[in-house]
Amino acid sequence: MVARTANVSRVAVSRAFNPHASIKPAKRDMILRIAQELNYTPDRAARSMVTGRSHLVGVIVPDVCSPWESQEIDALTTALQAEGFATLLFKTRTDLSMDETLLTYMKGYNPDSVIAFTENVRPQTLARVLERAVPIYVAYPGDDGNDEEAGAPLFDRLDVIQRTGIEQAIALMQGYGAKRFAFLSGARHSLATVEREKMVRRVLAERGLDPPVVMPGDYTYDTAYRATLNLFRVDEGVDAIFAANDVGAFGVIDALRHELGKRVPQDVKVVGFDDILQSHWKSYNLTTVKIDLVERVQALVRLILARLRNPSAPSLTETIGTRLVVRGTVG
Amino acid sequence: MVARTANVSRVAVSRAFNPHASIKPAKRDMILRIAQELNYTPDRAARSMVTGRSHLVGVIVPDVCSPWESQEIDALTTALQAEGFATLLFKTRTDLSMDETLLTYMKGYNPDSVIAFTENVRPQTLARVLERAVPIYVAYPGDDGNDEEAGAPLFDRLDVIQRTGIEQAIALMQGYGAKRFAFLSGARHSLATVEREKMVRRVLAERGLDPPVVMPGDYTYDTAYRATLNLFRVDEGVDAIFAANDVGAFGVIDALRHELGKRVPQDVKVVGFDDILQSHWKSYNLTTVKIDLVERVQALVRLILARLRNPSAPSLTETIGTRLVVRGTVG
DNA sequence: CGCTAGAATGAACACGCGTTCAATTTGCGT
DNA sequence: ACGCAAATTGAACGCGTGTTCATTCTAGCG
Repeated sequence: MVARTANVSRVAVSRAFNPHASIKPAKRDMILRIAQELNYTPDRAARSMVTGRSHLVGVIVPDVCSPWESQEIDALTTALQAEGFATLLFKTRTDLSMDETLLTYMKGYNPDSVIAFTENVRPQTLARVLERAVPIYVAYPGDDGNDEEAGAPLFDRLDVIQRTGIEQAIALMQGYGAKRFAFLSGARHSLATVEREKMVRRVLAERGLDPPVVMPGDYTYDTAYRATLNLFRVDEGVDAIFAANDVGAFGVIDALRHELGKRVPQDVKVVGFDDILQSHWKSYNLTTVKIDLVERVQALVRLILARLRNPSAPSLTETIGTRLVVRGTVG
Repeated sequence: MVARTANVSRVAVSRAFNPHASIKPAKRDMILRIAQELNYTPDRAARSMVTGRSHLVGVIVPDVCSPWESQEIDALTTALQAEGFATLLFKTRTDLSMDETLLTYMKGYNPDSVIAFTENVRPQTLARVLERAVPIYVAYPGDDGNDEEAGAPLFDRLDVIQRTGIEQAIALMQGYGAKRFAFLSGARHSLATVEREKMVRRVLAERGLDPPVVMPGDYTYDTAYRATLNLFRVDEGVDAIFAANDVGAFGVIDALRHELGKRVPQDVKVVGFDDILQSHWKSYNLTTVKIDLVERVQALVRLILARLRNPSAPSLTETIGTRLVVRGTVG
């Protein structure tokens, strides 16, 4: 290390960079100044070997392009950076098969925590492969996380209460005269879409409406577009479509307007889910169920930090809500 | 290390995981099998200390939410992952002030290379702060990189030939009768927008057309929307708008259609830049100058790998082109 | 001035790995 | 069976840190 050649001992440099260490203030200042002149920074790799903390958070995503995910990554990176962590980004294979290969690969980097935004990896797998890292589970009430077998370990959870926003959306559409509902689903095994469909079904029943026609989707625009064409080829009576995400809602709207000749609030009402930045663009102006991204990400980071601070604490649960943002695609 | 307790010596394990090391095949297989059973993976931090390679590539981005950038990150992460590198993601401050603080912070992680997608950091700064990492410079012909001072070091460059696509776009618009052009700029000091404006100006002149009215933008939808309203409040005669990026073009189109009552191909023609995934959405169906993302990212990765393989090789330059993708916003 | 508690210091160690180098084993030709 | 080169093996070392632990310095009080 160069700082020592310029001045004094070696562990002094270590202490100068660690706030809790005891060192004479004048000495610390001197060392830090010289370190800056020499463009010296403590090596995090070496540091992580002895502290057991890499200050790395692994983030697994199937598709960074998707607006919702990219916005989540953006918020997450900002929040983590503010806490002194760096984001280690990994992509799953496009077929969403979240095999253990990637986890094993990631393990080598020793991330302190891992957030998997792909919803088809069980937290147990995460915990087994990356034993040192802190796994977080993004869940939805009613979903038991598939781990209710006796004695299964519990994980920190982030619960998303979807009911509120869905109720508001259906009430609004019904208020404007909607009678026959369709639901555009998301990726097949996605926890979020399963829960959303279940909830939509329940709320419709409670209000005396028929169960929804289910349109198979995968969160993408193109699939949503085609699913809408298919739907109206068979069934002309649907007058309200609830999409599992905003991008899907865009596909629905464009198919209705530009290919089926339907007017969107008047002939068919459309509601999305997420409230991405694009949803307020005038061409769509989408009414949608909002999940507050900043709130969600802050809760995630809070969970991670708490667990890192006290690895043996009892498992925690954070909860965030949803609410309807009213724009122009309902009435 | 656990693999040794199960069987034999220790450096054998190291060799088992390093393809080039000489070890009896049977022994290697046995060790790898046992390692897998014990869920063992070589520690990259420890490995990087001795090899000097962290297999980390730092990526600096001002805004992950932007479709173009998120798509670039997506492609880059995929390409890097295939080569055994992981993406270390950092966000600059929103004011785009790319201070050295972030670089110093990043230095601690010892990335093997750094790609700064913010266009207001000079490669010299990158090289000075992160001495070990390989800096890459994304440039545009005609731009000299501000480093032509005598004896300045040269960096690996990725040149983007913008002229071809711009010529095609302007020719097409002129062919459909466009006479008065406007140019929606991107972020103020962005190298890309400066070069695009210069080129648009030149091509217009060559074709005997007036210089463009410049609309101040910052790559965002909202600013583009307002800039369009401002433009037509002052000047009703513009019949063709060239936007510095696709998202800006969306803002222009929506302002024209939904607030100014203009029809888009007929009254005003619009062309964008980038060809992001959203550009084929039916509501916009944007004619745009495409930069092939996969091609661009592969060139970047090629530069990084070449430089890493031979740090003292003469500086390299890769070149990629642009071309017009014709859709529905011109004629 | 003398004593003591607390703060500041430095030497030694461990973290998990790749690498060098000398020692040992294997393989092949006679 | 013998010899020699090539392939394989293992002990020791260093990468750059944070952390004991024993030692020295400082300051405060009587």
